Amino acid sequence: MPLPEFVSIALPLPMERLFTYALPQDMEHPPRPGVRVEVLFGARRMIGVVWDTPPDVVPGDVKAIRKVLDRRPACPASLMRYCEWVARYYLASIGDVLKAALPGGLLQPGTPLYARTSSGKAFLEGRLDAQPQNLSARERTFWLGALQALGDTPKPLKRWRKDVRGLTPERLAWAMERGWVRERAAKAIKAPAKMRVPLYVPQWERADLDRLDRAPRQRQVLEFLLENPHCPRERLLEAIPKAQTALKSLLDKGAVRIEEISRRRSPLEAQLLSRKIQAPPQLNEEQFVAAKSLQDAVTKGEFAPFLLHGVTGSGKTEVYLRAVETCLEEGKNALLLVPEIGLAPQLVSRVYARFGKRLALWHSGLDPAERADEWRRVRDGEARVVIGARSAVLCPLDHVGLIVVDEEHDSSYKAEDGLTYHARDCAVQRANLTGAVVVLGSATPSVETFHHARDGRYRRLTLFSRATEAVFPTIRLVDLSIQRTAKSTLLSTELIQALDQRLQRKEQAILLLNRRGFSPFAICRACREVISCPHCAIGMTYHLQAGKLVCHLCDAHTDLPDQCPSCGQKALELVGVGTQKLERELAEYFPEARVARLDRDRVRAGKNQAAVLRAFGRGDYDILLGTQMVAKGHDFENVSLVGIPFADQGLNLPDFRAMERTWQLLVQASGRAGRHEVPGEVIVQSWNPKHPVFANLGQEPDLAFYDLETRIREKRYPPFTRLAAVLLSSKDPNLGWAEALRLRRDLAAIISKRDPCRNVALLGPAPAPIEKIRDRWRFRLLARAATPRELRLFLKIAKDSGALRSTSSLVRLAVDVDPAHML
DNA sequence: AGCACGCCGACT
DNA sequence: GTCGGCGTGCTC
Repeated sequence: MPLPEFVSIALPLPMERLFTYALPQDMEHPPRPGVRVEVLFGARRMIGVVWDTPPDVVPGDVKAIRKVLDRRPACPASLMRYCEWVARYYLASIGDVLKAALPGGLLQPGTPLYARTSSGKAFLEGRLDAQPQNLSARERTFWLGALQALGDTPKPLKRWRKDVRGLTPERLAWAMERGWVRERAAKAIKAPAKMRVPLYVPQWERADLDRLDRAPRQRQVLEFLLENPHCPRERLLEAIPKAQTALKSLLDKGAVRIEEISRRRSPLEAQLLSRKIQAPPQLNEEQFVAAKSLQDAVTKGEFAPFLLHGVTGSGKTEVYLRAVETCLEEGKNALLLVPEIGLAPQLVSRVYARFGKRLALWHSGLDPAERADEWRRVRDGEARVVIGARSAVLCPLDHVGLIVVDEEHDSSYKAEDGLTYHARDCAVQRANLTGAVVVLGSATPSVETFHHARDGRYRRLTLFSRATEAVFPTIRLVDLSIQRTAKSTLLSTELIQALDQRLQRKEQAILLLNRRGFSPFAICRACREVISCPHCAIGMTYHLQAGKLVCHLCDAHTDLPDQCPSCGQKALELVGVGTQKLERELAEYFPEARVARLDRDRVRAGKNQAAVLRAFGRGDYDILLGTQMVAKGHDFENVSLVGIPFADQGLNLPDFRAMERTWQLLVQASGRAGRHEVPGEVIVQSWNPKHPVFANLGQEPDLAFYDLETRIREKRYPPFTRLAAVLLSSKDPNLGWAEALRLRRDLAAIISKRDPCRNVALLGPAPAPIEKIRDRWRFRLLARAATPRELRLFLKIAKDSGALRSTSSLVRLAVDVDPAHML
């Protein structure tokens, strides 16, 4: 078979089409499909992926591939098909999908540097032998300036262009040919970080502990190491205060040895080697049945979607892991998606304990080198199990037999930046394409997933009792509107008493307040104006440590003015409660309590959330207070109280999923209480306790909730209809609105003309609920269809007609298929 | 998306 | 006069 002369290449551009490039004939290894290549695209160098659909027509003007970058495909054939599906479904280009799938850097060519050569310098200095014969005066002047500007240090083209106008590709090519300018090799991709991590390994036995009876701290350290061998330094110092000297003595005695691992070898090892490896827990009856169903399906090796509906504390993880084991035994690989890996260290370490080096970790927290390394291990088949956040659904794992989506209801599965995809939905489709089993697990399944399980599209497996002996916590609803006697505005008498009780009993409590900062509003008592962000249509939140008003959308901050900016009166008042205010209130009521706060501000300030959670788990704190971060999936033995001071929060957002999200948060938070021997109690404070969202709190599973949602959503909202949202934004509100009207007109025309689109409804355009973000005014138009098929057809026709492209470069237009947020 | 071109208005 | 905003068109 003759080698192809031309190939199609997918480039990381928001354009649907592939581009044709020629293969140089002398090429030693002609690039196979899926391999990355470097090409010139217009004036720029780009990295693209050879696609396996050959060009049907070869255009006249074809460039040659400059360099083949891989020997093994960066995008295996099965992943190609899947990328195509993702691109089609979300109206994106293959390039957009590749950008989301490949670790950053793999699609970015290093920027080459341009340097002046000696002959360039000779020309500049006016040496006669360096003067070209037929150079126009104009060109001469240009190059004198350009070479002067380039200077002696090599520069990237962009920097050079800044100083020199009119540096066209032609001129550059001419000068390179002439030998005045040389292109220096691009800076190589950053070498992987090769941090050495010291691990401490106990050399003595438990019996030797007696030899340390006069050194309690050393004894404590050694004891800890016996429990947690291979412990990284940070972990040890964190667990035992002032351990340094004790550790040094132990090292001198030879009781402990240092072992070093390279950080690069696996990001997991440094974090997790110290974890105690526990024997897999026994399955109870329900877990056994669920695991068996999954294992049978995995063995069968066909596409099969499951909902694993397991109440909080029911032991879903163990069921997943059994299925993963079976999958590996079948010779296939498994993909485990978790909402945010930073929030699931317990899960990660458990999986690591089980699968060791066969596991790869995939999430945004890895540094670029680690990322690239893990990516390579997955692509090369070294890793058999991948645990990762949403983008892992696009990882190059081959022979996937099982995909698990843990906490499938979690909204972090929906990507909003760049390619807007939903990893849970993509997981189902990936399983479908590869003939794999997919398990969507949650204590609070999304209304969508539950609906699919109910109508038989997904098989439903249930775990309705807790895995341990633990009983479900009791729930107390406190009506804030009749709480007149309370001294505190945030904490009801009930909650104060309950907290007091836990402190006395040396038990722990979690308080959930899903709002960071001190006060969400700075309001003027005189004119009732709220201080808003100058760039966004939203009030600014007062933050204590900075002493500033901060915009939670764009991070703009200003000092708190002492007069109202609109009426000038000195009547500003801070209203509403954030985590910082709650923290202060707690300090006032319980000065002796050790309180840990966990929210995004804390995490940003360098606090490692995993470390905070570990410390709380160890008992270093009495109360953990924070935003939704504290509600997700943690398992703390000693927590017997969960308090939600403001449960109505978020309930009235203009979003049809507001109630669903609130409910999920309440149930998940409640599920943190009383998971082991100590029975749990949950105190939910509300201004509107009659709201149906609270009706069945404390009953797990709360199936009535889904009936309620069904009644509300039927015929209007997903999952009973399908939506696509078009978001338009512009610095000029009039321009944005005009474009929105244009869009409505064009889409309406399609609906009336094209028969298969007749039942699609358009809603809007309307200003988005948050009208302005970062100085851009936002407008939204919704398209609603009865079925996914109808919606896709409509979107395809609309896309092909060009209606979904903005007609003005000043208006950005983005389509969000199956939008998760309505704001 | 970028990037070049080409067109207009307002400033050293 | 020319700088820079922005519309338009193109990229194998």
